[in-house]
Amino acid sequence: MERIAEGEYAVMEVLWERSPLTAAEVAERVPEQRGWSLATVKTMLSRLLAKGVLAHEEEGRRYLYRPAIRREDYVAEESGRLLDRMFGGRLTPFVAHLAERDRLTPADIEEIESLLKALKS
Amino acid sequence: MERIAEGEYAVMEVLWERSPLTAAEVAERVPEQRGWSLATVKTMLSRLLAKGVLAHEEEGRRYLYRPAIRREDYVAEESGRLLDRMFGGRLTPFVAHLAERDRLTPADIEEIESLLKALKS
DNA sequence: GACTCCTGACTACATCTGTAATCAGTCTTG
DNA sequence: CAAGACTGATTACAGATGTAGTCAGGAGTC
Repeated sequence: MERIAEGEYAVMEVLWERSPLTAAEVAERVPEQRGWSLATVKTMLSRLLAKGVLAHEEEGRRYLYRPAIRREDYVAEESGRLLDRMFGGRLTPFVAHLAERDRLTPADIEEIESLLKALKS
Repeated sequence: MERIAEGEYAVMEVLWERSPLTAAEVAERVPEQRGWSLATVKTMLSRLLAKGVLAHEEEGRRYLYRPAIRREDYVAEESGRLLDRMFGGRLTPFVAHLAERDRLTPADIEEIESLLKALKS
């Protein structure tokens, strides 16, 4: 699966949220902070099409875009990549790391414990 | 903190592992698979210096390079970024996700449970 | 039918990245 | 001291990325 750049990812998010959409509709939904022009969004869409991670169907003289890959799968790949790179692929050091950096509240801990308990049964 | 590119990261790893080192020593230690020439490593070192994530001291007519940021901090930033982007900053969905993708073995689960138990006390 | 609007296609351009080669100066070694 | 060996600095160049502008063709409007 082709790599998706940071900015392109924002476009994917829009389409994973809701699709199919026209280019103009995507542009409307891209987060404000990006401050992208319609032209920019169109460029992103073309590149994503070229990468094969978007598909399009013609509707009159324009396209309706939709994701060609599942968010789930993409996210799996990216998180795996990070885990491999920074934690030798092991989750435990990652959790330990987050805990140390105070990114884990007691509520989080409870929640994860329940999740793990469920996984065991 | 400036972003570190994928390839540059490989150089940082070498220096986090052991430092200070000369350019030639870094080149020797960069993983084989990269197949980088000494010239390439030197380019990386310059760029990392420019980004302020490496420091150097002169030793005779050459430099000894050492990290200017802690691995710990960089890793924290990158993992936080991924978590924010893909899981709304929440760890639980991330763990759930990994479990579903079979990246969590029973042994992992045990290990994390112990870790969490330790965190609570 | 002429004019305007919207759309994808194509082009533009600076920056970042991967991957070097070259160059000028300094050390070493005969 | 002359010849090499090494070093950082500078330059090169293609592909990816962020961020658009322009253009040709069809659709709708008067």
